Amino acid sequence: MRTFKNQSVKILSRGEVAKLTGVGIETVRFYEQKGLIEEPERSSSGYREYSQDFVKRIRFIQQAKKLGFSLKEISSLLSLRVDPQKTCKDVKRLTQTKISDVDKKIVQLKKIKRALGKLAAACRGKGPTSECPILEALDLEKPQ
Amino acid sequence: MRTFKNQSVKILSRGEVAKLTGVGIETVRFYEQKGLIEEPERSSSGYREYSQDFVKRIRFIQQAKKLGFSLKEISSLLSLRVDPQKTCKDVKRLTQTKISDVDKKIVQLKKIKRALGKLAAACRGKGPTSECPILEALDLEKPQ
DNA sequence: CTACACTCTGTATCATACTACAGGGTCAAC
DNA sequence: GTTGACCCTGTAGTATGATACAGAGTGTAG
Repeated sequence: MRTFKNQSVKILSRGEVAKLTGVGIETVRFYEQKGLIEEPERSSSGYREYSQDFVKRIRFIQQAKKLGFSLKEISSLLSLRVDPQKTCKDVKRLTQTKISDVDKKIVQLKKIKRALGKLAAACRGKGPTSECPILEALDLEKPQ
Repeated sequence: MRTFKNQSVKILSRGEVAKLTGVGIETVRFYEQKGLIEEPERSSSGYREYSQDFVKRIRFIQQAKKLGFSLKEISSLLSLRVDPQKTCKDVKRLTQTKISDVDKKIVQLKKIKRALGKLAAACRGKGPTSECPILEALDLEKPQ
């Protein structure tokens, strides 16, 4: 344990971070190279020393990836903040755009969910005979 | 126009399908090679002849990709149907799994959306000073 | 009847996001 | 003090999802 800003901080090795986040050990270095996580402190022998914050960040990256965000987009999500280069207004505008992107994804997922629900329900009766029931179910959701 | 099952069907060329769906012309062939769309009919000279169904299917593929589904997963979504190889029960189970996957995505997106909302709201006051406000906002949503 | 846009096949190349070495150093246990 | 599990760097290779190109045929407008 080491202290930082009056809080005790457990130092993690790269292997430990990999294990805690479920990514490969090389992926941690890869994300560092790509600027998705900052360069961690180093021990006297050159070993990387990670805090728990790195774990949070990598978990977020993994989650966002599953939601269809590219590493580039994730990077821009993670760097959303008020800094001297940007006014508060800029940040709000940027954030609003991200919220709208996220909303669009939610809407599409809900459509797919409803289509899947219809597909499951269709099993009860004579069953779907269509070539591609999920597309048909989606079409009913959004005619034309 | 040509008729098929008593319905008039506009035949589309590969280029037209590409234009209508917004994908590259080579991508249409790529999806055919990968089995994501079936092999279309051919004209006497060997030209592919697509129906509007192909357009729907490719639009679905594009949408699902934006939601973080791989082509393999999309393929399995598109092939969800009652066929002689599977019982109705099997289809229901498969579909239920997909619905639960979709639900998880929706939940995660909503968390990110709320975090983004907090970030935008934080601008009003003294503004966020954190290294990574979005992660902090997410943490408040789901402590630990 | 030819110019030009389009299609065909096969294959090669590309971007993204990892994943796997090779060749070396570190460190704790025995 | 050496064994084994870890870490370091640099670089090469892989999987996925396209995207480009070469060399050929097609189709139609003028």
